[in-house]
Amino acid sequence: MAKLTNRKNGSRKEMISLAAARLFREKGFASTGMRDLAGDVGVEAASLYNHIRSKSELLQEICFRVANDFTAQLQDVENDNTMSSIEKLEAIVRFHVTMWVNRLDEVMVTNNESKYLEEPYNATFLNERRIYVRRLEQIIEEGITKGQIRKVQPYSVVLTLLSAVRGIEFWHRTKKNISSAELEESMIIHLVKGLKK
Amino acid sequence: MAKLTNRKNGSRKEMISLAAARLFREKGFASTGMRDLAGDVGVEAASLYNHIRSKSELLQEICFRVANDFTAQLQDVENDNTMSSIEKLEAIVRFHVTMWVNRLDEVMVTNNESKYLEEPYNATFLNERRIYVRRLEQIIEEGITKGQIRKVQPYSVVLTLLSAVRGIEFWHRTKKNISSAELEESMIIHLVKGLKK
DNA sequence: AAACAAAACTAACAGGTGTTAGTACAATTA
DNA sequence: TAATTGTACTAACACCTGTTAGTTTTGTTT
Repeated sequence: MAKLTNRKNGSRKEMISLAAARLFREKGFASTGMRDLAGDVGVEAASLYNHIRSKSELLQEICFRVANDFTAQLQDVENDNTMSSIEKLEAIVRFHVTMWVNRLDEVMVTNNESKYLEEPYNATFLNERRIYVRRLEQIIEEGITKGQIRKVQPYSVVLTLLSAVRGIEFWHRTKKNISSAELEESMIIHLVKGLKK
Repeated sequence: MAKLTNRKNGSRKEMISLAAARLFREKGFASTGMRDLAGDVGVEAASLYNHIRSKSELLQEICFRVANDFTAQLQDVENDNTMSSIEKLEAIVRFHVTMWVNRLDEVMVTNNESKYLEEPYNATFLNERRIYVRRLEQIIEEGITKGQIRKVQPYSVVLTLLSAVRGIEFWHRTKKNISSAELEESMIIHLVKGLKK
């Protein structure tokens, strides 16, 4: 009887997943062929199926891995009673910036390609996202109630925050004459500090 | 001799272009088949080629139509000497919001699918975008010099502004318990007013 | 060395892709 | 009415798609 996942199997599948994330980001999910992916991994297309079940499975794993990481961090922030609402928002935005800086491929695939998830995964994903947005709104509402945050439209602010960090995609593409730390501070000032009452 | 473009031809091609924009946004450029598009228009796939040259041409026309509209508005703002730098930024952000609210399909295709442009169109498009960003940075730099804008990283602010409005995509999808006017005001306050010195 | 499992290979499938050629009909113009 | 033009159609093309079956190679364990 073989171990269900030995070390080699794990790292090989991980390699495939990371290569898939990069290709899905660069060329899009639909335009990425299994032969493209196999070429990047250094193998024939059919060989991939010794490690994965399907192309769709690759997308599912990427999207939900990222979604879970965002949700887990939000949970941590919610549970921390030492932070003000503004500090909570700041921690969340900093986490988003970090994710966009360090895990661009996976995060962009999650943002741009999740529509190609098959049912019921697509519905589940959209629902999780809806809940995530709702929880962010609650942090803002609470901040307004406590007088820590200016009177704003929580929904609008959440949409703006979550989308603004997508600009980091372009920062990645250009010769970076601004460091990721500078970028993060600048975005925090622009997006969060202005909300402080 | 026939007119190069009579009324019927014009409106038919326009119909095709708008249907293409909607499909390209919903399903992505690569996943949209000519048979899908034909079905939406109410025609066989081959018949489309009486009106268009290729699938690529549809994408080109959408992307450059939108890009030109953005560039033209920026030109207008730059030429207006009555506005402060903050007012210029505000006018630009308002225009972006309006475009995202009223022409979602075309704007999203321009943002998300332009990577499928064939050369040399892709290179031209990226270059135009680079120049557009540069011109926005100059408005911010000028504002800082004149003491109208807080000391910020112009590049970071431009990325943030241009990306933040993408949140409007999600506003379109949800049952809108906030009007487009409220959304616009909220975004202006969040993104622009905070930059004022 | 023998046995076994992991992971590579080749070959092939059924269906989908954008596009072209050739043709038919319908409406407008001469 | 005859000619012309725009626009639809059917049929077909060469190629690409994700995936499966069956087989062989590789590497580790007994």
